[in-house]
Amino acid sequence: MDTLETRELRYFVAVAEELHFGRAAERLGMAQPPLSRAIQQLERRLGVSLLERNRRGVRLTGAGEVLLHEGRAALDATSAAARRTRRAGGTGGPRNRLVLAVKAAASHELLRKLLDAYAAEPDAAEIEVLPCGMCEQPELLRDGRADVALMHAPFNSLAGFDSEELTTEGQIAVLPAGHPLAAHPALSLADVTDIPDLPLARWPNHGVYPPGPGPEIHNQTQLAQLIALGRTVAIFPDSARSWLWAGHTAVPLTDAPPVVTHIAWPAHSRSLALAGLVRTAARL
Amino acid sequence: MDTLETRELRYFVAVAEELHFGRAAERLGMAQPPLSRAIQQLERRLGVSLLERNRRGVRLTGAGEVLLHEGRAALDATSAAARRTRRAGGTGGPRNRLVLAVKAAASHELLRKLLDAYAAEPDAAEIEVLPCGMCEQPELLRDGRADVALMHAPFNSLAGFDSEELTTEGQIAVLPAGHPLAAHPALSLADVTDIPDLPLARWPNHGVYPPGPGPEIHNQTQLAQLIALGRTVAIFPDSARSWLWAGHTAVPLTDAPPVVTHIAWPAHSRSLALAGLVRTAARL
DNA sequence: CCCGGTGATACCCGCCGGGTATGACAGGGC
DNA sequence: GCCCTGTCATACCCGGCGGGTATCACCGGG
Repeated sequence: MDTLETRELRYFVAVAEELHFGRAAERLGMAQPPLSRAIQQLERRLGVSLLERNRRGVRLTGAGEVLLHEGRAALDATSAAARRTRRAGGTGGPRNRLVLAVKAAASHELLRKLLDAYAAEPDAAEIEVLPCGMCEQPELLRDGRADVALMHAPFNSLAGFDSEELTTEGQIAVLPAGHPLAAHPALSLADVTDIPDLPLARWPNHGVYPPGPGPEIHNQTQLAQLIALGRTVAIFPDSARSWLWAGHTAVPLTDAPPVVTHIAWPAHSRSLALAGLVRTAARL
Repeated sequence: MDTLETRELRYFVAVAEELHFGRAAERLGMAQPPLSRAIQQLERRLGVSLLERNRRGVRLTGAGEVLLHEGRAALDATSAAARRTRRAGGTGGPRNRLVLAVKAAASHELLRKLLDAYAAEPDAAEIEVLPCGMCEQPELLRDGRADVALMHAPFNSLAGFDSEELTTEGQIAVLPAGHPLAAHPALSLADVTDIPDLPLARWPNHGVYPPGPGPEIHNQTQLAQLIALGRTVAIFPDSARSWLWAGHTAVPLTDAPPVVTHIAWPAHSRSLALAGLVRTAARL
């Protein structure tokens, strides 16, 4: 009587995200009436009203908001259990593949050193590198698609993970080579935000773009192109110098917060292979 | 085809903990055959062998160990979703009860200050204080029985939680008043471990007692009694002075690690009430 | 006033989760 | 060697419930 089934959570999360029973049912590959009934049963069993059915659509109650957040976390944990179990059972041995999530746009120098050093360890596990977007490592770790990640504070929040600090670096402004500001030996943050003819590029934050005049960036190549064309400016960690184009100029930023690269993993992990990788990383 | 039901997780965790289908079935309140079948189906769906059925009992495979850990986490997250949703729906408002887990044996000074200060806040939520054992705050936070906890590093691990540091204090040895060592102005850790006639009391650690000659402690009153009787000695944070008996003497320990009290909460929490409590605590 | 679109209700069906009875198999005691 | 015991697996049956289709109740808009 008190245990939520994952099916119920999946249903509720779908409805809470769509705020529409019909679309949610379609997304779930089922008809609308059983979905309505399932949500009603869920509300009755919890003894709580989750949705406000107004004419014209549906709204979440306070309890509904809570269940949406907590339910997503629970579903992630369940997927993680399935995925990690499958991975562990793959080839028998206790030493198994480890999935490492890294930003596709990040410098590969540190990564190469880490992989090389770890591969030299006596009984190293196989490392699968999973390239991902700018801010999705936390969700990859939570739902089990990855076991460990390289994260960059303060861009990624380390909340909920164990982590070990690896390197710290400053940040640079990447400007079109011909721009007047590119001649300066150093700049401040204030110098590069609000340049009238050079709006700061906007990265998607969990799929949604912050407001502003700058172009919306979808991938690093597109950004590099736009900078080279003199259309925008971007801020990156020092290590981004490794992929600059001929038409780019990097200028150090004096007052930008330092970027700290961490290796991070789910706090409850108990894997030997992971421990070995972390130990290796900490020695770099 | 790829989604684990919580029922399956409950079943597997029961079997993995009991390592015996019959006992697990009894614990689950069901018959043994359907349980066997459910586990077989689970293994088939995951494509992974979870248990080694030898004649005379059952053993976990590597994948089984993984599923036991990850499955427990997923079940905790699911229970947490149910409990927190129920709590949020209780009395309607978005401001709701907040459950604060504190060690029953901890000093109440800090707690009182915190509760008083928070109650004075403009729109404070109702705080329910949940007294718990020495090391169960993490599991209370994980399975949703509590929303926030006072934890004591280095005794509690803060892994997986967000936290804010509150106070730091030294540690004292609590000795029988008449004991020769009680006359010293200060002692070192080495002085109070291995006293021939006064073995150090042993606290249960997640239900299991560390080996040693000292008495096994079940609650604080019992411990106080044993110290007053001259049978044992214990180490506590400074604030424990507030509950000492007449027959006790507290002696500062010069080289014991400092005890840091934190307020900690699940990293993904988004509750306004919680934010207010943390802000209040940080100002103390 | 009717129509379109919403979620809820009514009713039916087939699957699957659970129970009971029994089997297969290996140790241990006599 | 025998049987007895304790283990997990198999065979079979049944009832509940999860899901589908058809339809209703409701309301806002042209």
